[in-house]
Amino acid sequence: MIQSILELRHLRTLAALRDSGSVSRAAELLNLTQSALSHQLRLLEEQYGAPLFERKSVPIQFSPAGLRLLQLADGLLPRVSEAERDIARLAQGMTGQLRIAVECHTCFDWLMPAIDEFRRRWPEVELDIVSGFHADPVELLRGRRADLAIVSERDAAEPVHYFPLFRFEIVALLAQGHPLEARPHLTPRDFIGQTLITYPVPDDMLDIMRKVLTPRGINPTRRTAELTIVILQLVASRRGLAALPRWAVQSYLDRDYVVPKPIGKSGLSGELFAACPPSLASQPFMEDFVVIVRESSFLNLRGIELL
Amino acid sequence: MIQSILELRHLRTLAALRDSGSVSRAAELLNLTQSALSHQLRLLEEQYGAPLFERKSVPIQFSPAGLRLLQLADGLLPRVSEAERDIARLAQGMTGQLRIAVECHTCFDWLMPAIDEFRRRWPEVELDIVSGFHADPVELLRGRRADLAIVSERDAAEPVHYFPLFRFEIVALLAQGHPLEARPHLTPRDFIGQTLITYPVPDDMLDIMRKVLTPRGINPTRRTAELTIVILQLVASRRGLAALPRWAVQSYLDRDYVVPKPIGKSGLSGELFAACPPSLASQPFMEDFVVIVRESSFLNLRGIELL
DNA sequence: CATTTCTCATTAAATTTTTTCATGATCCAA
DNA sequence: TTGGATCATGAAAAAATTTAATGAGAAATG
Repeated sequence: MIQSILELRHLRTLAALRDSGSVSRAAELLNLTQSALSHQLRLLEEQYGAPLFERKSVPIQFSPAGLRLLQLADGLLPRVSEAERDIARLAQGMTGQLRIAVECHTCFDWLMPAIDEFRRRWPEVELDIVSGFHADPVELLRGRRADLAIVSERDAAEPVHYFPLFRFEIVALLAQGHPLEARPHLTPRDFIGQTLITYPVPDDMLDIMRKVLTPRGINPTRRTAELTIVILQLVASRRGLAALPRWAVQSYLDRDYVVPKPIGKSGLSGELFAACPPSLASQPFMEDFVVIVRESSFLNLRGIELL
Repeated sequence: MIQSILELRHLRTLAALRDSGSVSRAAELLNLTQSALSHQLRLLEEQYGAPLFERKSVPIQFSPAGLRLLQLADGLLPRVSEAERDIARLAQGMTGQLRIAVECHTCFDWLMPAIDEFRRRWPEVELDIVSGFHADPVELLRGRRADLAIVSERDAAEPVHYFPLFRFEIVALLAQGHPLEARPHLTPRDFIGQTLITYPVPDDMLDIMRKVLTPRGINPTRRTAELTIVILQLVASRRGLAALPRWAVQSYLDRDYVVPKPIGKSGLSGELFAACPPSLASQPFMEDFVVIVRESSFLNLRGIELL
């Protein structure tokens, strides 16, 4: 007798498949390997004796059977998370606070949608953004003035729990027709004699300085601007170079407003982590926040890689 | 990071737990061991950090968290089966027919509720009951005049697929104050010189004759009646003994209308199977029919044991 | 047009999860 | 208190899921 092998796992896979458009990306979203999903999907298709989707198209196309399961997933999964949140509340009086400290200027791009979703899911949790930018957000955690900090480096010495978020490429940005435009990528030396346009923050909060230029003793002329759009405007007007996350400027690149160049032969990558005091790390709403951030970033930002 | 371990399996367990009232019975309903469920439930309770139900009460009492999950199960499981039936229809033009042949008089007691549920789930399947009682229902299968037969014995020689349904006790029924009433159980010899009241069918369709009396050359005087209630009326009026499934007469026993006695030291048990042509055995609606019969019987008939 | 890259499938192996088996504890009723 | 029923638990077995490694095919790139 054939038992129903369908589990929520499969529905989660189908939903991720649709949201991400391909098996490999869905695997990344689910923290599994592509192979695992491939097996999972094959088993499902065997069980139902019907294909669930068309692999040879981007994004993949679902078959009628696949669509029906997807419809099921959409009906079920939100109710599952809702129930689990209810139970978390039942088990432990779930009315905490979440004060978020942000060190990185551009982070608000992806943080805001995540925060909106979080508010929807955890209405009882008091949510705040610790205003201003902080040189050492982890200090705020230790002093219990924030509950979660978005940081770009782990410090193993700190008594803090780090949730990995994602990795992304930092690209150098040049004006159209800039002398360096022909290069396949920029080397650290290419920055000598250039003006570097950055946010007004200390050097060690800028990956380009901390990881690339400072170690080699290179210290270009600096100019700062608060807003990404202003930095780009300055680059386009040939006032200098900038180095920013690719996802932060993707829409400008699409319009050829400025020209991106990899930094170093294999590119420069930045990482982001959510840091929180160990005592809060296993709070359901804290874990859920991280999940939301990862999901919404993965779906909204092009070219990032989940950690 | 704690991933949600909740799967449909767990919800099915919770629902079975409520429907059956105890962990062991739920295990039987799900074709698992009591131990498996015990582990499963412990893991769930660990995950949520809250008990799901109160074990030391019959039937078990659900905790708020348990109730919340149960509510989820009730919302989800019907939609899952519905979706799976839709997919079965999509995959294979799912408009078959199901003609049921029944050899056993009392079977209609449990068959009717199951058939009602089946009609609800598979409206396209044409459902019929092959009228009258048939000495050899498997013959009807072979001649393609029926698609499914309820039988009480497997015949390995037949080219037929048997789905086991359940096992039950056949008890002898005596009038109040009958000379044999004091006995803890009846032996085959006790039937010598008695009148045996049965349905009007051949001996080898009566378990009491086929398994107990005929092998020992005992052949009591016979009297027949079509209806269970008539048989019981005759027993109560001291016209003889009967031997019937306990579940078929439970309500009369509850009212002390007649007195039940085990047949033989360890009781006489009967079994029921659903037989169908091998070609139909893996049709989704056929499998589902068997599932429905097993579930509804288990929940409605007291003292049966699923096979 | 060759080459590289990306994506998915497939096999075998590793790992994890689930289930069973065997047994013990507890409770209830006779 | 004994027997019967129910549930818990630890260890072993079985099953499932997942990963690793690799190959095949399509699409993109030069």
